[in-house]
Amino acid sequence: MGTVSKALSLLAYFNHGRTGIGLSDLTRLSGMNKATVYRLMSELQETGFVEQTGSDRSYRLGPQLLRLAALREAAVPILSVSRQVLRELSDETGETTHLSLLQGSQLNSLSHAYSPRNATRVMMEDAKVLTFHGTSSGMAVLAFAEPDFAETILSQPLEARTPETLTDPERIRAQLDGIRKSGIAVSVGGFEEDVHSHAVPIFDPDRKVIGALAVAAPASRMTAEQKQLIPAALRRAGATLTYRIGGSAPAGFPQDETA
Amino acid sequence: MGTVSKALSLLAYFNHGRTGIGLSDLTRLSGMNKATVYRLMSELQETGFVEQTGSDRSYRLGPQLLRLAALREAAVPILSVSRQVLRELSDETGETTHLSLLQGSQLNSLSHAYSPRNATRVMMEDAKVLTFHGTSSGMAVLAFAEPDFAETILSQPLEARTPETLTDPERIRAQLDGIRKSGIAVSVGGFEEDVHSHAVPIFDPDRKVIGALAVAAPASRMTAEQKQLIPAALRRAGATLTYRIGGSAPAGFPQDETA
DNA sequence: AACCAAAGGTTCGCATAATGAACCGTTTGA
DNA sequence: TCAAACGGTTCATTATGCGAACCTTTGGTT
Repeated sequence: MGTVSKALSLLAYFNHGRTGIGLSDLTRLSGMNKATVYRLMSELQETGFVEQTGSDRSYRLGPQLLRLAALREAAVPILSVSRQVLRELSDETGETTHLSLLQGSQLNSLSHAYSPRNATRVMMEDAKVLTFHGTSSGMAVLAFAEPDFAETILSQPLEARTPETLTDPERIRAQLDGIRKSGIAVSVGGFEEDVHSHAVPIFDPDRKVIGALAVAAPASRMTAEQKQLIPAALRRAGATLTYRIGGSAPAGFPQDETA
Repeated sequence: MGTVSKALSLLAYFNHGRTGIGLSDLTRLSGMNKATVYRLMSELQETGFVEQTGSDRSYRLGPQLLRLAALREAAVPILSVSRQVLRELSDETGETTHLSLLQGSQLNSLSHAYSPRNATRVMMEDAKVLTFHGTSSGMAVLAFAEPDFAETILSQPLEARTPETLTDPERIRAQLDGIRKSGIAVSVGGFEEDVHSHAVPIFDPDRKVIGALAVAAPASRMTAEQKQLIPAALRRAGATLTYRIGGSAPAGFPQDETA
């Protein structure tokens, strides 16, 4: 691993639960030498990718990221485009909707919308890591990713987040086959208990899957009517989003024209 | 300059006008060796900071930035907090408002809001670089930054973007004194012609200036009434924003209680 | 107030990892 | 049809990053 990768890998230790990390903690987390971590962080600081807080001297992610993310959005406006799609889909279904994108071999939630219709909602946080197994978004992505990629993911140990999480690779493969046929993934309580969610894959101009659009509802609200309405609305919204970002579904992606 | 800084400095060549850059262009722009640029970009690509488009093989900013920016926002929610403040300020003034943040020694526009009240508006783009001289935001920041910082900026050649741009360091220093007294900066056509803008500084918990909040209006709409209303509303909004992000104005910052 | 432990930060000889001139194979367009 | 420009690769040279050990500061305990 080159020096640059090493430095950037340090940024991966930041998350919602740990927004500030001191030098020693970062040394322990990364397993690198303290002097190395110090030098790398100093360089990241010079370039504004991290900053040190005035109070203690712990590091946190820096403002330069905001600028670069805004430029990324200007070049590839997935998030800005998705916001409208998410809002409309939330309005239509009365439930929480979210978009997750594939980044390397990791799936991250990146944008979401709530519906004001119901007092109880599934809550979402942006920049959270989603597992592939056990989330409808993850399954939707896996089903349409390169077969090698799916196999790599399934060959790793699969943790059960809830008693409902499916962890047997063989049964997951069977589900993926079903998703490839239907074009939509369903998960009941596989990531958070009592959450029933649907997801469809999103494709880029090269017809590669880049993420998933999902609707998450409290299981108690999934009436027969909602079980009809949500998948139909979600398919339409997914097709719209893929289209708006200039993408296209791969040959063989099920076109559900019954909706 | 270390390898990490070198790699990250390559990202600085991306901007609104140039969202995709090929290997050879990047080599020319950076003045580095082609093999070096190639290796650095390969590492940035591995970590998702850039990606290569399928069509030509040019690089563009990568999706990892979205994730990290979202985490930065989770830690320091300046943008999300500002959005509400910007919207309210736009509603109140009927004009375009924007927030810019200091990143290193560069001031960048990062968030904005329009008012639907008028058909003609000052248009804004996020992630644009603002000059310090000639923009009200830049002057507001300079006036309350460390004196060394202001002097460093003023000692560099100051480009005149319009005939109205003030480029004489001595006259700029005089203006800065005035801004320190009044707590608000005004610029008429210094960055874009026919744009009249006001700006106030925003402070962090260490009472350091981190950026500026601004209202930009077509010069033709700046009636005597607006010249009263806008500064008053802007001062209130600036104080609110500084407060909401946990910041405080430094001792001696003019508290305009006449509003 | 004396002590200790753990924090952030620094030093310096050594060896690894970055460098760049020159070199491929492809693509493009004159 | 051919040359120029592209992305990508090689390999000897050496600059650069590395880590054990060492400071200095900080905050809590006795």
